Parts: sequence; C-alpha cells; structure tokens
Amino acid sequence: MTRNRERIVQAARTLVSVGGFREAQVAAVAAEAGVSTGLIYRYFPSKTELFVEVLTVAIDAEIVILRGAAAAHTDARDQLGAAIEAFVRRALAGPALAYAFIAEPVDPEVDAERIRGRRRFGEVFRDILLAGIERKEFPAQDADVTAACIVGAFTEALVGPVAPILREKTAGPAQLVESIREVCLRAAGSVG
Amino acid sequence: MTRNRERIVQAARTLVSVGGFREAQVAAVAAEAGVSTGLIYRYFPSKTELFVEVLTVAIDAEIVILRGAAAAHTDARDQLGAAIEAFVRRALAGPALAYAFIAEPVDPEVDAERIRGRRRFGEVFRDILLAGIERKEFPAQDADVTAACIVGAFTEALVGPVAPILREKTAGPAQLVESIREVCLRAAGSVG
Amino acid sequence: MTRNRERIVQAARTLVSVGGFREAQVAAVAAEAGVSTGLIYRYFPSKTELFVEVLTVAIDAEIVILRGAAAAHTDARDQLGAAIEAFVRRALAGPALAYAFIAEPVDPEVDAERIRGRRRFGEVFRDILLAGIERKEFPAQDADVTAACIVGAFTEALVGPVAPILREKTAGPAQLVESIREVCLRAAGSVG
Amino acid sequence: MTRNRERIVQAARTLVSVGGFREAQVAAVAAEAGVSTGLIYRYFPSKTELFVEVLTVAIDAEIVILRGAAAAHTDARDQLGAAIEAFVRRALAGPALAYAFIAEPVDPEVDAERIRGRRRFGEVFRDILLAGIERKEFPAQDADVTAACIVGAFTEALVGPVAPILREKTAGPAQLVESIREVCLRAAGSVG
DNA sequence: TATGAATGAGTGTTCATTCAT
DNA sequence: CATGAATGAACACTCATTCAT
Repeated sequence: MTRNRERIVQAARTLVSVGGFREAQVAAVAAEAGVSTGLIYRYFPSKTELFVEVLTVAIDAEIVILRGAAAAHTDARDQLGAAIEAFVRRALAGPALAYAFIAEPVDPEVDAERIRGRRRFGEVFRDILLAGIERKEFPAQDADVTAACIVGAFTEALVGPVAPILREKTAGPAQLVESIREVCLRAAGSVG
Repeated sequence: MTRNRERIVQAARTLVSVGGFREAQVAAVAAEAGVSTGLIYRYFPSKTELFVEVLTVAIDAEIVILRGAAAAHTDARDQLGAAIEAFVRRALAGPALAYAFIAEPVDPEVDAERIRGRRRFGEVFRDILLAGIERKEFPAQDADVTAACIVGAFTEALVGPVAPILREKTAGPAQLVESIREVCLRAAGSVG
Repeated sequence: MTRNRERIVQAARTLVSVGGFREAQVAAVAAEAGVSTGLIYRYFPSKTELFVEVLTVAIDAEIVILRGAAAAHTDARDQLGAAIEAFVRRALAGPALAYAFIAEPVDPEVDAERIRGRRRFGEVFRDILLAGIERKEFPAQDADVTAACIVGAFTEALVGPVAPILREKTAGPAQLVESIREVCLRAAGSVG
Repeated sequence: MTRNRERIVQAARTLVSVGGFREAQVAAVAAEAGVSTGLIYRYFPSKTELFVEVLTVAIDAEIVILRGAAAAHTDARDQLGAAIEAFVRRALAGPALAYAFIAEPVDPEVDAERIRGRRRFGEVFRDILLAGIERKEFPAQDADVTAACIVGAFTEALVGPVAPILREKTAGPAQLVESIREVCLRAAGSVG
C-alpha cells in the first residue's frame, strides 16, 4: 500500500520536528509509523533518502504556498509582504517545518537538500525583489544578498533560539507576523 | 598543566569549524590536541561539557569584539554598521566560528548553549537599536524582532547555503560586507 | 503448474552459477524466475531445500553424462579418460556447474548435499579404477584415494583459482582438456 | 597489548575451522577471544581484514613448511613427495587449516586471499616440477596444470567431503599419507 | 494457485566513557 | 598527572519467511 509510504514520511517528519534528526532513528520512525523497520527499506533505499524526501516534500509545499501568496498581488511590495506573512503564519502554526531549517542533518546528503531548500526560498524572494527593483519600487541593491538576509531573518525570528522569547513577549502571533514583515520590507528598502 | 586544557578546547574548536560536530569525536579531539582521550575526561566531565565550553569561549570572544567595534562610534547607525561589519569580516576570514552557529549540535545541552549565544548576539544589536530609537535615529519598532532578524540575516548570508554563491558573485569580500551592512541598516530603518 | 517449479530451480541454478550462493537470495530467485517470492514457498519448504534440489539435479545430470561417456569404451583407461574429458569439457563450456562445487553453501544442509555430490563423482571414478585394477590396466592402489584425488584435481584445475590463468595460458580449451586428462591418467598409474 | 591481537586472530581461526565463515560472526570471535566486539576494531578495520589476515597467516606458515620439507632433498621426486607428505600430515593433525581452503568466504576480498593462497601452493609444486622436468626426472608436461591438479588432489582427499570416509577406511593416517603421496607422484609422471 | 507487502531477528560497525597502569 | 587499551550499548541495514488478499 502506498498508504504506508506516506505514513513513514509523516512519521519521520514528526520525529524530526519534535526531537531533531538525533532522535529520528529508523527504528523510531518505524514505531511512530506503526510498521516494521524492514518496511521502511521497501520504500527507501536508505535512511538518508527518506529524510531527503521528507525535506524535499516539506520545502516543495512551502514554496508553492509562498509563490501562491505572492501571486495574489501585483505590487512587489505587497508580494513580498504576502510571501513573508504566509511563511511566518504557517511556521507559527506548528514546529513541523521549523526544525528542519536550522538543523544540521546527520548526513551530508540530507544537508545538501536542506541547503538547496534554503536557496529555493531565497529565489522566491529574489524574483520578487528583482521585479520590484526594475519597477522602482525598491532601490537598487544586490537582490541575492537581500533575499538571503530575508530568509535568514525570518528563519531566525521564527525557529531560531530567540523565537520562544519573541512569541511570549509580542502581543500574540499577529503582532509578531507584522513585526517580521515590517523588518523584511524595510530590509528590501520599501518605505513603509 | 592548564596548558593541556587550552589545547583540548582549541583542538575541539578547530575540528568543529572544519568538519562540524559530526567529525569531532573525542578521540579525534585528543589526537588533534596531542593528548590521550583519557586526559580529556580529567578536564571535562563529558564530551557535552567540552563543547559547551568551546561554544561559550568562542561566543564570548565575538561578543567582546562586537561591542568593541560598536563602542568606537557614537551614532547608533554607525555603531550598528560597525558591529555588523566586524562580525561579517571575521566570519569571512575563516570558517572557525561560522559552522557552530547553524549546526545542530549533537547534544541538546550544546544546542542550548548555541541558542544562548545567538540570543546574546541579538542583545548586542538590540541595545544599539534601542539607543538609536530613543535618539530618533531609527523609527519606532520592536527592537527584539529586528535584532533577531539581523542576526539571522547575516548568519544566513555568511554561513548559510547561499554564502558560497554570494562570495563568488559579489566582487570580493569587501563588496559582500558592504551589501550585508546595507541590508541590515535598512532593516533597522536607517535611511541610507 | 509444475512448470513454475522448474522455472524456480532453473533460476536458482543460474544465480548460483553466476554469483554464488551469496547473491542467490530468495527474492532474486523469484525475480529471475518471474514469479513471486511466496510461490517459491509453495514448492519448497525453505530456501535450503530449494538449493539442495538445485545441487541434486545438477549432479544427477552430470553423473549420467560421466557414466555414459565411460560406457562408450571398454578399456578402463579409455573409460577414465572419456569420463574426465566429458566432465572437463562441460565445465569449460560454462560456469554453471563449476561454482557450486567449491562454494561453501550458506547452509550446512546444502553443504551436506554438495559433499554427497563429490562423493558420487568419486564413485564413478572408483568403479572405473577398480575394474581397471582387476584387469591389470592400472597398478594396485587405493581406488578411493585415487578417485578422490582425481575429483579434486580437475575441480581445482577447472574452477579453482588457477583456472583463469590456465585457460589463458594453454592453447585453447582442447589443450587444457588434454593436459588434465593426462595428469589424471598418470595419477591412476596408466602408462601413457 | 599485542597479546589480544593474537588472541583475536586465533579465535577467528578456531571458529572458521570448526564452523566455517558462517558461524564466525564478529561477536562470536570476540566471545571466543574473551574480548569485547569493539576491541576487534582496534586491531582490524573490518571483519574482512581480520579474516584476510587469518588466511594469510595460515597460508604463509604452510608455504614455509612445504618449501622447507622440499629443501631437505635434492631429487625432484623426493622433494615433491616430501612436500606433499608434509602438507598432508599437518592437515591430518587438525581441522584448523582445512576448512579455509574449500570455503567460499562470505566476502569477495577474503575469497581473493584464499585464491591467492591456492595459487601460491601451486607455485611450490610447479617449481619442483619444472626443475624435475629439466633434469629428466619427470616427463615433459604442463607443470602449471599438474601443480594445480596436485593441489586439488590432496585438498580434496584431505579436507574435501571424502576425507572422513577415507580416514575411517584407510589403516591409520600413515597409510593415507602414503596413498596420497603415491597418487600425486604418479600424476607427476614419476615411476614409482 | 499466486501475489508481494510486511515482518523482525540478526549482523557489522561506531564511539563516548572507564580504569588499570 | 597521564595514558590508551578496553568496553558495550546503540544504530543502520538485510533477508528468509509469512499471510491477507
């Protein structure tokens, strides 16, 4: 059944988001998914491949959402704001995705996928920035650097070590979303 | 001899910066330091404690440098720019510190120290921001959020996945340092 | 269908001759035979039983051929020479049978069958030798020992480690067949 | 201690000779040697390397003995006879060496060493044969083929499946040694 | 009869930690 | 103080066998 494959991926994702790669042993994934360890190897050639897929799937989904949120607007500024807000809102909803982005995966191959994921996130913002710069909505700047900074910024603010404190301090999620959005928009040079 | 203790910490730091926590086994640290594995346990109760100290020492040193760089200026804008530039320049000089900040440490306790380190970095920027806001150099904003974003921003731009590409693309380190500084200053609301 | 049974045995035989017992897993046999793994267990109670049959069938066929080759002659010397030649020629034609005879089977039970096979090969030669000794074609000797030595001799020359070199060196298969035949005939005491 | 290394090799050798490679798991070797499994990896990079050494050491020792036995004589016939006798006597003394020569080791690398061993045994006999042929003690023949056959012959007679029966049947070890020696000498063309 | 998904015990290997010297 | 040999629990992965469909 292809249902088991999904169960395995989901179990792996859950374990990573809760306890990091460190606690996501094959046996634990199997237990979480309610299957035997051997079954995991029917669907994935190795633990590495499983976690590469976990990351890929998670990132793909987020990328789609980001681009979708941006596509609902025409102004680059609104696109940027919407993409950031979409990302932040989702991240605040649960720890599922968060951990994977700051984690140093045990395996270099998984790490490569994580790196690719961050790069792809950056590309979403870079595209928006480039269009905005061309339309004079943003000042001239190195869009790649700004995009990387934006990714780093909300990653840190959301899933980084400061996040728990920020969440407590700021008056509810809406407030935090708004703060992050403003910082990132300013970083892009958009005059608020 | 307390000299051995230093040699061990230095060896551990070297190994982490070169190959990450993954390749920094106790035996490897001992070999790098030129001591026996047993000796490490005379100075540190566990591998975890050793790496907590490695991080603490490294972060302490950076904090001092950051604050020192900022103290050379009076304008908040200049302080912020100097602190960022100091951090970025040092990070570009070598991988020594960089890796430790995005790495997911093997051990939760080490992770806790890493988190504390990032928070302390954030505090440096928060203090500068708060002073600047009070003096109307920066617009009203949540200084904690902005500070976290700044830490995330240059961490990503420096040691994140995009870094290698950025380094190749931008015309030399000086160019990259400048780009990052500008983004962060804009993020703080400083009109360039 | 009994056709499936044959297909399974044939597939197992092919895999063993190509890659040894090591690569002849049940799943691989099933794939090679174009059936499911489960079907194998409908015909054989265990993997062991399957490979015991593989060996038995292969050896039976060879024994028949050996005896047939010998039966075409009346002189013991010619019988011995013909039997050896028949075996050697067949072995040189393909690796099919060869591997199974020096291989240490995974399973003691399969090993027992292999041992039985070699013994039965020895008996073919022992019978020829005994008849030859009685007719004074061969000198008095321990026919069992000589027979075992003959089996060992051509097994080594054919499938042992020296085989590849011998095949390259000697001028074609015909030459090697002749050399082995001569050595074995001399071993039996037949004056060439 | 280098004593442990020897204990490990000896334990591995014992297990192989008693139960074959199949029963010589790392844990079993450790138990037999009275050490922990981890200690084995202090001396050997892998299970494979351990068993390669076990074979190499065993074969080296036998080769020295074979050549030594032959060196005590001047006639090629006597040399050949002495070498065979030496090998056979030792083999009859215990199962230690025996199993390793017919076993198909689990690992290709170990198998390669086994193959090399048999080849080196063959070379001992080939050298003796070549000298004897030159001195007209033996008739013209393919010395490589004869050497391979001799190795195969006594391997089969000694450690092959027929061995147990031969041992029971023949009147004591001395008798069997003599029979094998005679067969091999005849195979070389030496007129007894 | 036939399938092949599912099982889970077993194996080689790593590495933080200890302790006799 | 200092050594480094020794430990052993833990982990990824394999594969013969079973059984619901």
